[in-house]
Amino acid sequence: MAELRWANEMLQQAGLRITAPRVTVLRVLAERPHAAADTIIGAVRSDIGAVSTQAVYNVLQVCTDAGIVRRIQPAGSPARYELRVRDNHHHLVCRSCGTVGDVDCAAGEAPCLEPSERLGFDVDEAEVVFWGICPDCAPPVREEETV
Amino acid sequence: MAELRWANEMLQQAGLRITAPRVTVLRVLAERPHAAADTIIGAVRSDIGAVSTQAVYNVLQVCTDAGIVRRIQPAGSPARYELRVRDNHHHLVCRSCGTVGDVDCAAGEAPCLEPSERLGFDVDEAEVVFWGICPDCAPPVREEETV
DNA sequence: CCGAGAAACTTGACTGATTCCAGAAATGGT
DNA sequence: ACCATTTCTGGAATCAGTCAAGTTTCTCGG
Repeated sequence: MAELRWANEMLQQAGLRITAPRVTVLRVLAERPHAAADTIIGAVRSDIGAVSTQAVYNVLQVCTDAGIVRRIQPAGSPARYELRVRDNHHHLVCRSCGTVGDVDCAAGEAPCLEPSERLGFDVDEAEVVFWGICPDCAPPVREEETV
Repeated sequence: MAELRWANEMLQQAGLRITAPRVTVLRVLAERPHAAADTIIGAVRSDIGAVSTQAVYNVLQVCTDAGIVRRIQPAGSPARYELRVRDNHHHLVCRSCGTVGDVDCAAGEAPCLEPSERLGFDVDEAEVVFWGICPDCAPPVREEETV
């Protein structure tokens, strides 16, 4: 079970207490990147039994604040969470089903882009969301018809 | 009043019926770009009297669908609406007060950026949000909570 | 080993933003 | 002006998430 201890270490290094809900949330996120709170709650419950909804929201909140979890909120979908947090990568979101995919940031460090005008803002991050249709939602075209 | 008729024309060209709520919502948006539904409802009411909340939401919905209004939904803030819709420009959002500013897209046509990997998605838009602190919320000023 | 204080969890009410619904009113083509 | 269609009204309902109060659990000094 030593290989399952990474979650404990993540929490420890972030200065957070190690508790069953926390460890489980992190493990769930490792398995299902971009899961919504809803999904996470379900997975945590089927993993360790009863856990309050609030507890999971608390865990997500403290982990996000501690910088070990990243929250993404694509328009029209509930918040999603992921563990990839160091690299400032971006996301592909399906307009039809909401599926989220990761794309590496082409430009390296944050903010990876510069606004053309700054309007006096002190910009620290450029968040990029690529909108499109995922392979599963693609219109049913026959393979022969490759226009 | 001929110069106030642009709203009617916009609706007409979009194939939408001309009604007081619609015309007023468009005028409000012209004056206050990036307004939230809340703000729009207030402004419409002080303009033409009683209008149901639902009516405004309907107007925003049909206009967005018709492509004459654009909806933006920065994380942690209610949806905002704007009339700039042809050019695919981007936004600056203040982490503190939520103020939104426009920035022209440096790269021209949509999608102005290309994801480094496509994962099979058919990408049609790259949405960029620059996060930062606006001049009004900049540090040197004393922290007078207005959240 | 014990107890105090802090941190985390549970429960349940509550909020804000938005949508759904059914009926009444307004719009625009003939 | 008439009528079918579209839009607006009012109110209930939903969804995602937050708040607050009370209880349990952990951690650490004595």
